[in-house]
Amino acid sequence: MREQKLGTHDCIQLVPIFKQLTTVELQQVSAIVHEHVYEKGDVLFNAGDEADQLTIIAAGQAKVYQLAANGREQLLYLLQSGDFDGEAALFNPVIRTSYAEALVPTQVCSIQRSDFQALLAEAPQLALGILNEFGKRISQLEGKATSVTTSSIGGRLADYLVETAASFPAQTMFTLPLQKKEIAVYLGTTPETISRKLNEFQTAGWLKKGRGNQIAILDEDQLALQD
Amino acid sequence: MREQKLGTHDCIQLVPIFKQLTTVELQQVSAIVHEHVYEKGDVLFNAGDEADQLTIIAAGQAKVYQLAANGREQLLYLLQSGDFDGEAALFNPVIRTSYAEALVPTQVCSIQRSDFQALLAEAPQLALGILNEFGKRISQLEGKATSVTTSSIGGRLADYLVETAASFPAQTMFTLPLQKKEIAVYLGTTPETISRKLNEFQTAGWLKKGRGNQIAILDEDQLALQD
DNA sequence: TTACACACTTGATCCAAATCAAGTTTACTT
DNA sequence: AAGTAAACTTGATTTGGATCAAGTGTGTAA
Repeated sequence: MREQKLGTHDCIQLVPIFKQLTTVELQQVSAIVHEHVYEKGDVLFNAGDEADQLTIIAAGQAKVYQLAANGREQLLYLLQSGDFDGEAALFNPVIRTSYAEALVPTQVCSIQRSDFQALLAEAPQLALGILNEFGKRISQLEGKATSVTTSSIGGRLADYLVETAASFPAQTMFTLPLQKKEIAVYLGTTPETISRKLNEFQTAGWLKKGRGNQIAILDEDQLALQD
Repeated sequence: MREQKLGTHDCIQLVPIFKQLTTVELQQVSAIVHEHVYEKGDVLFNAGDEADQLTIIAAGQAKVYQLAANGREQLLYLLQSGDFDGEAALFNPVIRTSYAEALVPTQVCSIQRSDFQALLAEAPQLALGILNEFGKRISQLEGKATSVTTSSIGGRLADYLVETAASFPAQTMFTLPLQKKEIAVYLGTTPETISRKLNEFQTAGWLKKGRGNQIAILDEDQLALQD
């Protein structure tokens, strides 16, 4: 379950780049992890900051926004337990172009670049697993860039719903983790359009809306087919 | 200059992930490079293939397309001398979701995964430079995903023009390296729209169109401001 | 140089989604 | 439980760009 609190070890193992560590390596990494708790609304990091650490969400939720040149902002990720951000910072200093804010009280584990580099010098085989994971992330982002220019809003919303629903039992009602306004920003559209599309999907019998921000996916296959 | 033919050493050094190699390391990498020449229209690799090598363009040009679920295709990159693709394949087997085609006779250098892995085992410090480069690529892609959902077509075209013009002297006429149709696909729009937007920009006095596919940027700052 | 195919342009129309403008619900505060 | 502010929905209108349909260039090959 994504809601529960994670220990340092669990925390590290959830980060894909650390998934394949041996017990010994895991110990080594644990030794350089710091923990910190943020309150709701706290800023984990700001655009313009120099990033010098990897941040792992141990418990809670945080939103990561990217600022576009024209001042508009784009929700990049919704981070939950086990998600992480800033892994690029472990390898070289980068200036952040995004900022993150805690949605609820949130506990994070973090690893400083300097500590990590020292560790890497001692245990170079660590790097291989990380390289693997980076490769995957790149493919994923290429896919996203493609879908944004080739799919309609309806299609992207359908994808988002199916993806989000994946962490809940099939066919059951669940609460969307984001408000309509935020889903809208994430998908590059408006709350009104989200509202209308959800109605269309409900009329088509593909999902059912409940009170609050709850929905149940009834026909995942049809949704996924949405172009 | 991007048009000239590159030797094996030059070729490798142009790949960002190999930029910081020492002379000795460079020798090591050179030893595992293969060369190959493709004719215009030849396919360098196909969607569905299992990628098992890094491909570097030594001379020529190739287009890389991504196929979307609905059958539409999206031009991902235009590769020129020194550009490369498939670096993820060096770390683990991936099934390609894109395909690449030579635009003109094109010479490539390639490195097989197995060879590279063997080398990495011998010289683990190689991995650090690569990790760096991956981090940069990820930021770049995140930026692209953002711009696509937050900017208008006009803005994206303006960005594309400014970026493309950067490799030519300021204010001079140059030939666009892609046809309108291809620029259109790349930006997720249509040739008609590209045509109209270029006219708008010309009327605004920001650029000047010449015969063929030539243009000259007159006011880069205004173009860059386009939302 | 003429012919032909292809790229490009221009105009007319159409459509998905944004925007604008009220309502209505929901959830939070006291 | 009432009051309030925010989130959401619904409707009317507008609009950026796609699509469709002719044209007009442009480069190439005989």
